[in-house]
Amino acid sequence: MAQSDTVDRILDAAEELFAERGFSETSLRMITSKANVNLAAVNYHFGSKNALIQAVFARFLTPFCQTLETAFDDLEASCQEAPPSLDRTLWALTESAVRMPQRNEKGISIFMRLLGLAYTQSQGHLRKFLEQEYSQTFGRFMALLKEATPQLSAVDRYWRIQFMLGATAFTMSSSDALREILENKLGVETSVQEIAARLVPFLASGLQADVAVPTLLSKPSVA
Amino acid sequence: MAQSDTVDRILDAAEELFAERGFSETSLRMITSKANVNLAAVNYHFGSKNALIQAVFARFLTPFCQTLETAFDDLEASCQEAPPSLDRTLWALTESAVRMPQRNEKGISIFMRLLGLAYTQSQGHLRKFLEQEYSQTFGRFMALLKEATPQLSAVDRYWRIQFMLGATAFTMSSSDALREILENKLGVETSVQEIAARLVPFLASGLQADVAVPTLLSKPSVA
DNA sequence: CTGGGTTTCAAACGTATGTTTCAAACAGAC
DNA sequence: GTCTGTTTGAAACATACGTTTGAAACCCAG
Repeated sequence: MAQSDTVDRILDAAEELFAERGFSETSLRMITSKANVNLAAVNYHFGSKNALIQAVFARFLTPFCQTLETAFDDLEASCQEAPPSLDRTLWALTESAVRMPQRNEKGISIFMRLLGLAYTQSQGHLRKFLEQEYSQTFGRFMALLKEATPQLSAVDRYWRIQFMLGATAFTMSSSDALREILENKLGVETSVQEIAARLVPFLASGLQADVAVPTLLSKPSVA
Repeated sequence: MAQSDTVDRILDAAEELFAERGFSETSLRMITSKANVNLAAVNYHFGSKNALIQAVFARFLTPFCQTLETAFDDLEASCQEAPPSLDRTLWALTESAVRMPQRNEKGISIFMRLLGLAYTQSQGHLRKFLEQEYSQTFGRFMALLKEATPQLSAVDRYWRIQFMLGATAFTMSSSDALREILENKLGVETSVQEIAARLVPFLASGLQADVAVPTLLSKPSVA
């Protein structure tokens, strides 16, 4: 009980605080006092704050990537020869995220927000860690997107994938706040699954939009 | 020369460092040594680090919002009665950003990255400051979007605007890193203007996508 | 029991941060 | 030139951080 309990409590507290406040803005003392463990426990069990950050990501990203690989296997098996459609590829991703076993009701929200932070905050060690641990699954997803959008140039596809990641990470990372605003303003309640259901057609449509005309900086003509 | 020189040098250095590293990761000592001014000058001229952050934003956001208001005036004047189209509304925004007088070649890039950081990093004081200073212009933009997409329900529009904000803020906040990755991978260089030119059709297409079918959580049928 | 490896704990360490202090340098008006 | 308010400068302040230490507490095989 002893060891695993302390380690998990640290990971739980760190995960939530990182998602709320970012990495640099979260001190080890905040984490350990929220987790009700001694300050030295982090360095004892993880070695350093950076190693703790990586451990937080590994705990949810490793099972997620396994789920995702399975979903991609099913996807490719279900449509022999022909490449999977864009819609079905995106759905495989969102379903894998939504269906992940959650530690609490905030699970999916924290999950998304952490992914967004990994991109946004320029933590060199984190980027290196994620790249060497999970680049395979990410590359597979990119390859599926490539097959599903053969009409796009590599550069167009690259940027549009970044736009998709941005819309997803940003929305999901603050989905609690956004849901609350919407309920206050329009009296409508929305589940994370419904947000995902609204997000997918938005992303698919954006990814497949006609590419812009080459006059990149001129206003569209008035008429 | 004395006062204004010191103030501007601090603002220049702070702007660049904030854009590169974020707010918490940039110390006053980094700023003052880059600006070649005494450490105490920041607190003397601005009062605090938070006030400096707000001053950095005010310096570029105030003229930008004036430019934007003018662009919206022109837009509404050029199409009497009928509401401006979505494309033209989005272009008015991006053009105002791109056409801003730049202090150097990195100007627009820094501008975008700072806006992204304002969203991403949870600086309570900044959000409050931006809201009470610039909410009017922002609200006008939202109203234009509403008129340009009458076919959307209020709820659909609400979420899709969040998706647009997310894609924009996220991409812009890490645009330098993304550009670098793309150059290493495909050997292509991209200007911020080109990113914006790619982003607009993506956003417009996503915002106008058909709304999803009500079977929100079921996989699309295989056939 | 007892002994040895593991885990916890309070305390301290060294460093970096934002901020303050107060004397010196400077500016322009008289 | 002298005085007054403003700006700079070097130094120190208090605080918070990540990390380390060494002794106590704990656990469990022998």
